[in-house]
Amino acid sequence: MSDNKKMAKVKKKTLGKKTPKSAAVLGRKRDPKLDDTILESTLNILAEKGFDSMTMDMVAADAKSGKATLYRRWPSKPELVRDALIFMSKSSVDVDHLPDTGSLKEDLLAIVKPYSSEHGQRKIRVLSGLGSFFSEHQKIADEAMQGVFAPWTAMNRTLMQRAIERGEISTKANIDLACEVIEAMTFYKTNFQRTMFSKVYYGKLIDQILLPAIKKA
Amino acid sequence: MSDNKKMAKVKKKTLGKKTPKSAAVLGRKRDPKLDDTILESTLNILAEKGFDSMTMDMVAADAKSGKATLYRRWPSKPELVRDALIFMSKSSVDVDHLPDTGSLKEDLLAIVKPYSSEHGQRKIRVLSGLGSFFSEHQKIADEAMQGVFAPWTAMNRTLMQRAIERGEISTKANIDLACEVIEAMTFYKTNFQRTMFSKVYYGKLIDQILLPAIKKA
DNA sequence: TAATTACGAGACTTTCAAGTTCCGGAACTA
DNA sequence: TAGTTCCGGAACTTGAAAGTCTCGTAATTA
Repeated sequence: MSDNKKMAKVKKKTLGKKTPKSAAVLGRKRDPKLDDTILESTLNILAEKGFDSMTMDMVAADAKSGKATLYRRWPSKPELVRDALIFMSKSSVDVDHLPDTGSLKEDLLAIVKPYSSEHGQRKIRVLSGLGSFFSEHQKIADEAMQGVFAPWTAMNRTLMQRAIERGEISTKANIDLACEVIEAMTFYKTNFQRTMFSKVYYGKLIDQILLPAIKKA
Repeated sequence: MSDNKKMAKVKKKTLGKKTPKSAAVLGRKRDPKLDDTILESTLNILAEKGFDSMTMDMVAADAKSGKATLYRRWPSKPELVRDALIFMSKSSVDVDHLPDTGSLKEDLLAIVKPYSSEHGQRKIRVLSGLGSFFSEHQKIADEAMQGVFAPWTAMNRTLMQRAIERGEISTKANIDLACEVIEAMTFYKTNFQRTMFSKVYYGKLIDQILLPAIKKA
């Protein structure tokens, strides 16, 4: 009855022990590793089926778990998906390991590496099946995409800033717009054209559009 | 019983009059104007609700028609939506009226004009609610988007080709990639950020990214 | 050992919309 | 006028999935 609603993101917990009598820390504990297992299964099904065709039963089955367990931890399907997406992005961008090759192009490309792995392939498929998630659960989807794109864009911005400082590109370059182009092309390729945002293609974009546009005059 | 399946796109009609006896052209005729009325209603509901939340009942009600009438003319919901999208794009790009101002930027911007009208506003809302249409009915959605973007991109390509011919931009410019950037930014802004792809913003993209990238060396 | 809570499994309830069918009436043709 | 087909309206069938509930069992603590 006093089950948790809205957790996995908020979990305020109201630190004060209300009734330190008995019904506080009794019974079997929740397995914390199960959270990650479920999120992984969510990503598997998402990659395979897309948001609409993914059912909670499938996720539960893949996680060798029960539907009740899912709903004990997340209040609804979109919120589960949101957390799965954020979980996914955490393992593919390492904000502490900024490349620094001295060349903006090399720096930008260096970050994309994870996309070529198997895990990166799944990531593409996951993102391309998210159509109805965006249009039906706009608010929650925004939270999710914030967690997915924001780290990458922040890195790109930093790399460009450095390029300005060492005199590689113009001080008047519109960095924000350039970052937006990268983000847009990724989104467009994966969600609309449903093709890989390959390193080769990304290289062309950098060479033939971005660098000429922001190069030192 | 011998009702039409797959029409509004194919309609082969098998020209030969099978049995010119009697059951050929009998009874009340279909009102051809009803097609357009229904497509208009489809766009209204799409703009208001998005693909998932749009029901065939809503469309029928808006068109002051019956659901049976809809299914007499289209075999399914996605196919109705596809034709509505193609219908929409027909009225906003006039391939026979290519601008020719002598400036690539002015030419590119001139085409966008329709987007600022009321009709253009609805167009934005329609496109931004199409998420699940893309991920759930990929094939039909591709046909639709072909009809929506292709004419515009073809125009852009022509305008850029002319700019090359009159020496405004480099002969080595990657025109296809530049067109793809425009398309991607439109898709990204409307489908992901859900903001207007305004003329002001488009102007910035042209001035600060596209033109510098493809300008004559 | 007894009380309590999480667990997997699955039945169950509820909601909702696509697509079908039927009706009375209108429009068309011979 | 008779036969036919389209029309709007509405009832109906069907299917699917979100979310709830129940149950027998396992883990945890006192």
